Amino acid sequence: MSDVAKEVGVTVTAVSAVLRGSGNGTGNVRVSPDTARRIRRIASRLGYRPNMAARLLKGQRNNVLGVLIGAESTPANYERLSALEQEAFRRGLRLMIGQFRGDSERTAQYIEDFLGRGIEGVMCFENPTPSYDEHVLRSLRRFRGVVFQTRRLFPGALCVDVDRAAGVRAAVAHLLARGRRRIGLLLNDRPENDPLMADRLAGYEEGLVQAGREYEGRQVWMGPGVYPPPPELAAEAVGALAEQAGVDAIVCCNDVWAIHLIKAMRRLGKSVPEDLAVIGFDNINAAELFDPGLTTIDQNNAAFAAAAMDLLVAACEGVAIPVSRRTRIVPPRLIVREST
Amino acid sequence: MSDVAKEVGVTVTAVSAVLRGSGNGTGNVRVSPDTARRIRRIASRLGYRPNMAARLLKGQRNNVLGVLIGAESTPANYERLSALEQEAFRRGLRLMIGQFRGDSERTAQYIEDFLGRGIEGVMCFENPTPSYDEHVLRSLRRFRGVVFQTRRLFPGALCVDVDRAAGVRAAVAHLLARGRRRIGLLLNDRPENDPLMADRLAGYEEGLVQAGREYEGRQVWMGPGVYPPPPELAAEAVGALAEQAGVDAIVCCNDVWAIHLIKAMRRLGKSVPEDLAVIGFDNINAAELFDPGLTTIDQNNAAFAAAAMDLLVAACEGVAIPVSRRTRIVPPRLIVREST
DNA sequence: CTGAAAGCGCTTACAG
DNA sequence: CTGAAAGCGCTTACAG
Repeated sequence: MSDVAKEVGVTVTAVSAVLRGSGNGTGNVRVSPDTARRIRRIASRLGYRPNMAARLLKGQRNNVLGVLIGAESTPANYERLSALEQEAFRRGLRLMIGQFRGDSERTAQYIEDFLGRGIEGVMCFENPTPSYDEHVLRSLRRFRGVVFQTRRLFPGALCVDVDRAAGVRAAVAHLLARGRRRIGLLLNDRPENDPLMADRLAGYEEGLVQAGREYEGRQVWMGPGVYPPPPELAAEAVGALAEQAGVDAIVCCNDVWAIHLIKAMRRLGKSVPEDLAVIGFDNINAAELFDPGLTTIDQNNAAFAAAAMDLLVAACEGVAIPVSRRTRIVPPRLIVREST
Repeated sequence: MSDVAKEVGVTVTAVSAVLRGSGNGTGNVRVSPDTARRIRRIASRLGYRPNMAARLLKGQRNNVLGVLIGAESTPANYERLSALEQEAFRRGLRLMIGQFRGDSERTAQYIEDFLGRGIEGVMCFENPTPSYDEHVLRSLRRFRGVVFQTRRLFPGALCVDVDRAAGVRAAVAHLLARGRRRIGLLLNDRPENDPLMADRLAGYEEGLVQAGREYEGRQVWMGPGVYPPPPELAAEAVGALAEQAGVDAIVCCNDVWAIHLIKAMRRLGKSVPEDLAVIGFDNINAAELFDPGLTTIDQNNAAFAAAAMDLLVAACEGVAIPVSRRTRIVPPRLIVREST
């Protein structure tokens, strides 16, 4: 910077004021438009690039957010990460990534490292059944902002969640509109063990109530919480719902279950969607490749990323967020393919 | 740090020497083991955390690597990113991510930002047919190390590649071992248009030669470079290879093509693997979910990540890498499932 | 409108 | 073995 100042014939004060971009507005340093232009020209000719370390040291914002993601995370989380990066870039922010590996001491070490680098906010992409312990939670509180997905991990924490109940409601409505009358719901676990399943069950029942007398009875199959499901389990679900209860459509708790269900149907010589309509949840990459293409609920990563960034940026800037606004709910979208 | 020094009753010099970790070895600053212990204890009690910005400013290494990844990248690249992060963490390095968006000016801006943050090395996850222009390439050269995947983008550049020919050789050998005798190859494009296809063709022909007289003729179908393939194109490939040429096995250039091929077979009332064995390439997430589970070539991301990190770290440390070592070849692995 | 100077938190010769 | 001091590249009051 002093090279530029020397070349132009001014002090670093002027160069700093101009190149900070906020230009001649902040502080009481004012540079004439002409000088400003010369400074910019010389700076670019000399290939000047601001040193972030020096700026940081002077207390400037880092504009880097941390992302913590489970190492055994599903591809879905990485797609969400991609959406988050796009949103961050739009706002002039950068992302540094770290992975959880179950070992809470190493996770805490990662967090310390982020703090030492001046990172003020962190997005946690973690499974809804977290392995965070007290050590990690205490470290996390040292950031100015931490956003979780699915559910907040301590009182007052920030969170972005997808409206799973709305997704299942939309699925039920879609099936009824296609003429299905006996609609089953497949859950991976009992609702009392897994709140994510409870959300789906609620959406299912709301969907049936909204439909009035158009449907014929409630048919819910609940797995033992084993995921991914072994073939026998998928066969059992098909037996219970399609054969015994005689449903003509099944809403599944996720795409992988839906795919296993369709496989089990095929083993029985039945076809989807003719004999049974099937809907998944997640819109994983495989959903459109599968045969038949899987109708499913997309988690709307773009909306998720925007909501998460809003929260994170507000928190990092010290904006007080009222309790009622600390959990943002993102609407999912129904993607119709061939399985319904 | 000065707080710690005051508390212990020494100068920052001593504190710095101890906390730098390299401890009392470097420089000529020596601290007695006892003082060192006290410094460490007080530092942790005070919750001292080194300020990376200050260290950076004094010319210390940043230990952050950049990753540039295409925004429309396949999930496969994100799985590779995950492997790279694990490898980086093992070596005490952090990853900052950025996405290409086709707009070379914005990409160059990202690169400048990385440089300003003291990032010395960058891994480029980009499609093999790159949209880099001169502007971007010039910026990239300013890093101490840049590693590309698939092929190096300028003379002398560092690169990690997967041995595609070896993958296809292994696929051919596997099919012959299973008793298949007429093995076809499906390419998305002509080898002269796409070097990645040329590699596969070479592996196929080597595989047949190695097999001696065990096989019956060369059967290659080449697509018009349209990806992903529309159903008609998949049907055309099946017609040419399975019906006209009468092959009993097909090695596909990637998993998505393999999946479309299997769908086209099913439309004809034929079954896989009974009527035709099919092998993919990539081992995408959908491969194991598909029905039948897809036999495929895995790209071996762990080995890829290790090789990329070796190159990147060496380059950033200024180690001279002989030309013959600038491209690292990673062996792929055959994953056998139900489609063969 | 512009300049001179302090200081962010470290590391590192250099001097005891 | 330990201390005093310079300086990395910026920003920002403060003084002209």
